[in-house]
Amino acid sequence: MMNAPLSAVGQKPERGDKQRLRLWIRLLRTTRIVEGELRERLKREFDTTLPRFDVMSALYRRPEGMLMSDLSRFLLVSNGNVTGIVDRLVSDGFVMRTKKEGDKRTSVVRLTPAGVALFEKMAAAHERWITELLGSIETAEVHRLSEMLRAFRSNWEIDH
Amino acid sequence: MMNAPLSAVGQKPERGDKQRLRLWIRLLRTTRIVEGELRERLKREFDTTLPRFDVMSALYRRPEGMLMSDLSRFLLVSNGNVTGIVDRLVSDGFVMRTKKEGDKRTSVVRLTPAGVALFEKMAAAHERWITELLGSIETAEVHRLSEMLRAFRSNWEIDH
DNA sequence: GCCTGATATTTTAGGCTTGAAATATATCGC
DNA sequence: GCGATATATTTCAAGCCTAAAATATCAGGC
Repeated sequence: MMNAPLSAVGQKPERGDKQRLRLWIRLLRTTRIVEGELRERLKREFDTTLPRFDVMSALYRRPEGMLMSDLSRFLLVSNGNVTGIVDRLVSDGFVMRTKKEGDKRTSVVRLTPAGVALFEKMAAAHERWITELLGSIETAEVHRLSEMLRAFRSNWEIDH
Repeated sequence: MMNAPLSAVGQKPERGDKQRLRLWIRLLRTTRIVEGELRERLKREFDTTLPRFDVMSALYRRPEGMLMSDLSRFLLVSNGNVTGIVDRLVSDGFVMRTKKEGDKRTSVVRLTPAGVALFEKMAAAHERWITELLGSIETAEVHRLSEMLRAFRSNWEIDH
């Protein structure tokens, strides 16, 4: 006998499940829209790519340099991936690898002066673009949204 | 003479600007974390990729089939990209191209029965994973967050 | 019919991305 | 010191991704 509509536990999916799926789809779409727009503008205005911008952004915050593995961990991409992007940035003169320290395996990566100068220009444009692209979100909501995502990330990092 | 702290207009960036930049970074990180997790699981459990899943998901919702350009528009990726993914799905027997209609340029793409069967299995797992991965977000917040993103997308589509 | 411009798709070159294998170096136990 | 294990990075193969060029077809104007 199943007395049906009495606070079913584990019988049917929670009401929130479909909502989470919907949220994920919207999160993904929002990110793709903005990312696509940024990619186009970086290409048009600075003849560069989002991954290059990301690497330079990470290095800008650490004038003392980063290891390849730090970059990889920070950007959430694989080691091999970073190698290629940094290779191209080095051959364009925006990034340098130095092999000091006692450890001969590691290479410390940092921006060259040309890299710093270029990044500062790009960062200013990037901030304007974000302000424009996310401009339709109310400032009060920006804050709430941002806090929710921060909380998500905190929880994630505790579990992983 | 600049009488400083009097509702400056256009003098310094709005307070909300940095907040929007921060929001964007968090949006991007959240998406990357979840996307990475989904990619790994799709690979491990079904030996497939996220782009393939996305294409199959789009086709599942349209048993009557879609044009290549519909797929490309819906998934927010380039035409050429879709060609490659569909090619591989076709050679694996999960998708078929049919060339009917009067228009000899178009090709209607749809899932094969094997594709439908596979997708249904993957979709069930996918939904469980999302429920788990976004589980730390309160159900009430899921709803608000989701609505904010829907509103963002509506605004975007009006302007573009 | 034929030309012109628009539409649907594929091809191409170059860069991004991953996971796994390969290299090189470091560290620890003994 | 030596061997085993761990760490840092690069290389590799395969797939994803874009923008732009190339193909093919369609739809109108004449």
